[in-house]
Amino acid sequence: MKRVGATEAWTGTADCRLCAIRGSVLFAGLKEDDFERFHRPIDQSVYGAGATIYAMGDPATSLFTIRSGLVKLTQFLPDGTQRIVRLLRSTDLIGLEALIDSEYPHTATALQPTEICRLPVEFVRSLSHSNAQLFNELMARWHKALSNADRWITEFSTGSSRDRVVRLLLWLAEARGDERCELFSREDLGAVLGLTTETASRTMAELKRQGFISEPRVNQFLCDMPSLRRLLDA
Amino acid sequence: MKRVGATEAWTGTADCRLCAIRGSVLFAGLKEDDFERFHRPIDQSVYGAGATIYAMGDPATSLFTIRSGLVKLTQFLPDGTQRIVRLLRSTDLIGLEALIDSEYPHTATALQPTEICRLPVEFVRSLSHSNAQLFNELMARWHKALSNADRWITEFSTGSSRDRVVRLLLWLAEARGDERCELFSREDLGAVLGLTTETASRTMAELKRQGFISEPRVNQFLCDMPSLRRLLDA
DNA sequence: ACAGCCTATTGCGAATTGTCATTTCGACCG
DNA sequence: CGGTCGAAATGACAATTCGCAATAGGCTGT
Repeated sequence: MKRVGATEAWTGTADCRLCAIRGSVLFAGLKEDDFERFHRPIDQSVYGAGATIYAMGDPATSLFTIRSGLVKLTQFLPDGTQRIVRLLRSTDLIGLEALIDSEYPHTATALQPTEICRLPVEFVRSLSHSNAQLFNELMARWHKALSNADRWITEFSTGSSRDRVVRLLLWLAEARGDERCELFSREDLGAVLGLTTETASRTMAELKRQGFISEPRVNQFLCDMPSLRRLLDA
Repeated sequence: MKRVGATEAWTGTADCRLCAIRGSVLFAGLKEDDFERFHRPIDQSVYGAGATIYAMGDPATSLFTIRSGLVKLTQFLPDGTQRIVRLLRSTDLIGLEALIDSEYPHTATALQPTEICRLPVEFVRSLSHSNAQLFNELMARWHKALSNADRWITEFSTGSSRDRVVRLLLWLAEARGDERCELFSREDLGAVLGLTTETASRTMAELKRQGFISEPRVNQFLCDMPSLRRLLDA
């Protein structure tokens, strides 16, 4: 478990009106005078790889927008086994559950250096009552989270280890838009797919040997997308 | 695949104001004059075991409230494998996705005779804009669906076949409030847990032999809850 | 009662995955 | 440059699960 750089640092406050990714963010639909209603500015922070953004059971006080980086949400079973139930990156929203629950149901951990904006739950709640567009945006976020979860079940928790790995690689590459894959440890890979670390490692090594993927830099992979896709049919 | 009784029958229109389960249903928060705004009454239907309520890819025109019975939502992969991603029963809402998507992302099938109310998506959409309580209720429904999906991943898609079966039995019994389990075919059991039909069958048979469960009636099980729970620790 | 049909159960060998230990590799540090 | 540390890869063996086929059991209709 990597601990180096597992840090959090507050990096100032944000003026949402000037946000570089404003167009794709939860507050996309807000207008000038909506922003006027913020009594306090929005906090921004950077988390190092391995840092915990919030832990399962913590009082759920905020939602978070990911500006850059990669975050995992992990859930634990009583017997100690854990499973990564979501992977989130730029423009994604985490902690939606704070709108309903009083405690976070997952642990959120940065997998790469990650920039985040903190949105106090009361901000979002009160704005959503008065602003129909934010309301719709929220609904769309719930929907997206849910269809991702469904995908997690059918694609990442079903079939042979090789199929699962391949589906995840394709998903990561497609989400980026090219054939590259920012990846993480074999341990996390296993926790996403419901496999042991060793099986994850063996499967990746095997795919490398067969030439379906290469690893130009550590934990960055190049995928032969068409061939990988063909693997899933056979 | 059982086809007998795979029927649908319209059974009339409902007056929501007189609904027996109104207190726990999506429209719980509506007031008298909200109901006035319904230009058309709500349709009610009964589906026989095996009947399809909607299919993946169908135009998403309605949400459905389950009055009684049991419904599975199935998702398919390109290669033909399928996975049950949700099990729903009385007072649950299905087809929430219709509020966002133009097509249903799952196939909904009745596992038992099931009574359903059909709520046209436009009804719900327009009411939700004017009624804050309905809005909150919708949000709560999204939340519930999502936390169920998370549970599906960590409890029903992780660990040995025996652990998965036991967790599902406990979940079904706890949801009912006693130690009884209305169950379904071994094939569906496997599709919920990501196991083959044979493995599901073997595991159930083994639990029966060991005395953890008994089957007084077909597909109805009695669970020795404390012992089952103990199995999960070991 | 009997035939027909569907589902559950079981046996068995093959394939996959898990488990534990060891080795290799790469990054970092003194 | 050698030493150290953690992650990845691999070997060996055990346990689990799959896949296919055969059998048993239950329900329906005649």
